[in-house]
Amino acid sequence: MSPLSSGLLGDLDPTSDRAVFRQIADQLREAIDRGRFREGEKLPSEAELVDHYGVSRMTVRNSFSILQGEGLVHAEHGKGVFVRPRPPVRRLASDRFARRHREQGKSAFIVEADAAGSHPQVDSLEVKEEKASQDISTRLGSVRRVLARRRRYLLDGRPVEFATSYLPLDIARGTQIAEPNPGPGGIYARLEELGHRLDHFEEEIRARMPSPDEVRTLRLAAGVPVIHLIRTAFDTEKRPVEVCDTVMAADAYVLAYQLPAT
Amino acid sequence: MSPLSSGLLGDLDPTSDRAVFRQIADQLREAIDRGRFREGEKLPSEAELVDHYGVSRMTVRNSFSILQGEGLVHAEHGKGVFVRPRPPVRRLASDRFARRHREQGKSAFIVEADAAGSHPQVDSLEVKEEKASQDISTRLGSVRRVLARRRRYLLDGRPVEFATSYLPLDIARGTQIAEPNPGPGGIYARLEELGHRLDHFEEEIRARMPSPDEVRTLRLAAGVPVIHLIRTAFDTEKRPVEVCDTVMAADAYVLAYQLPAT
DNA sequence: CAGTGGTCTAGACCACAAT
DNA sequence: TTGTGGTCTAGACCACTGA
Repeated sequence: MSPLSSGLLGDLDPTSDRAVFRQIADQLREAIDRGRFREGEKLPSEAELVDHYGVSRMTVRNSFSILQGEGLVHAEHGKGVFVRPRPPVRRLASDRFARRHREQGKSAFIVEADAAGSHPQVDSLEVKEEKASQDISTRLGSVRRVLARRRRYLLDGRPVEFATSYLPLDIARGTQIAEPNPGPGGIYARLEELGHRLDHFEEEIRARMPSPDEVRTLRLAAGVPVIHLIRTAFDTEKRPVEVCDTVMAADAYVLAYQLPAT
Repeated sequence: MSPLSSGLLGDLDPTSDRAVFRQIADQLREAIDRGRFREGEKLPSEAELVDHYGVSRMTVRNSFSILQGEGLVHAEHGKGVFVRPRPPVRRLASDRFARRHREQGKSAFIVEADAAGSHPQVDSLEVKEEKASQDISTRLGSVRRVLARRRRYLLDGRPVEFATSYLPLDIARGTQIAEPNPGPGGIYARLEELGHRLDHFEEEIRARMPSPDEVRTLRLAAGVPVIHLIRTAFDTEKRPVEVCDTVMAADAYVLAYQLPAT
C-alpha cells in the first residue's frame, strides 16, 4: 500500500485562506513531527504528491522548499526528499579551556573527539601574517598587523567548524605559534610558556544564516544556521593576546556555560 | 536613470554551469554587499529584473527566495523587495544575573532596556501548574509537576524573546513566585528570600531555524534563526531550583560570556 | 531504463499599497 | 488605477540515481 493511500496525509481545505502549498507543507510537517516519517526516511515523491493533492508540480515543490528552509528535510537529486536526521552534536563545555586540559599532547578537539568515539580531522591549515581588520584590531588593542592561523575541523569526515586565530605580531612572530603545528596543548600552552599567563576568556555568540562561502566550507544543508563565536583571550595583565573567530554548523553544536550567581 | 541601466547589475553568463536564478541571486547579493543597495533600500522589482535579464518571472522569484533564505532581503506585498536592515541587538552580558542586579525594583529586562533608550514590554503572561516534560523533569531532578511561568518580551513593539520558567512545586507553590507579578528583583530574588541562595547557573545554547509557531510569536522574517537557551539555576546545596527555556530572535541578540582560564 | 529532483517558460488571477 | 509581490497552472527539458 502506498503511503498516500494509507491516510498518512489528509486533504486540502479549499475554503481555507491558507495557500495550498502551505497546507501541504503543514501536513507533511505534522506527519514528520508525529513520527509518521522517521529520520532519514523518504517522503512521497513530487509526482506522488501531485497526484494525491491534484495540484501542479510547482505547488508541491513550493511546499518542499518551505520544509527545507525550516531545516526539516533535504532533497537528494535523483533519489528523493528525506527527513533530515539530527546529527550528533558536539558539546562545548565551559571548562574546555581549563589549564588542566592543556597538559596533554594533543589538541582539545582531537582529544575530545577521540573520547566520544568519532574520527576527528583538521585541515585547510594556513598560518600567515596579515593586516588586521578594523574589528580584530580593536579587540586586540589597536594592532595593525597580526598573525592569522586558519583551520577547519571535521568529525567523521563532516566539516563542523572553521576558525581563525589572530595574535599580535610582537607576541607570536618567530615563535612556535607561527608554525603550522603549535605543539602540545596548542597556542594557549605556548602563550603561557612565553610568559602570557592566561587570566580569562570573553566569548561573544551570534547566530545567523550562512553566507554562500560558509555553506561551501561547512557543506551545510538548507535550513541550517551557523553559530558565530568570537573569543578573546586575556593574560593576567588584562592584555588581549588572542582573538579567535569561529563559525560552527549550528546543527553540530550545543554550547554550555556556567555563570556565577555572585 | 533606472538602477538597471546604470550598470548596477551585470549580464548572465550563458556558458556557466551555474543556474540562471543563482547567477541573478549572486549579482544581487554582491550589489548589496558592496553597498550598491543600502539597508532598507528597495531592490529592482520582479518585472524590472525580468526585462533586464530576459528571463521568466519565476526565475527572478527564485533568486529572491534564495536571498530571503539567507536573511539578506525581505519582501513586502504591494511595495517591493528590500534590503533587510540590521536591527539593533541586545547584548546579554555574563554578569546579568549578578546579585547586585537584583537589588532594584524592576526586572533586569526592563532596567536594561530603559538604560539603552528602548521601550520594553512584557506580555502573554501565564502562570500555571502543569505536568513536567521528560526533559524538564530530568533537569529539575525527577519532579512530576512544575509551576510554569511563560512570558514574551518586546523591545519598541518588536517581540524579541519568549521564555518559560519551570520551578518545582514544593518550592514555588503558594509563594509570590506563583503570582503573575513576582515582585522586585524577579523570581531569583524570591528564591533567595525563600532560603534557596543561588550558587550558579548553567546555560545550554543551540541555534536552529524557527518552527512556524515561533515565527508567529516572534514575528520573524524569513532567514532569521532562533537562539534556544536553556538555563538551570542551582542553589548552594547544588539543587536545581529553576529551569528557564528561552527562544530568542537571533538577529536581536548577542550573548556574551566570560570563562575562567583556570 | 524508469524514476527522481533541478531548472525554466509563459502565461493567469489575486491581494495589497500607493497615488 | 497602476505597480507591486503572492499563488498557481501545465507544460518542457535536463541531470542524477539505481535497477
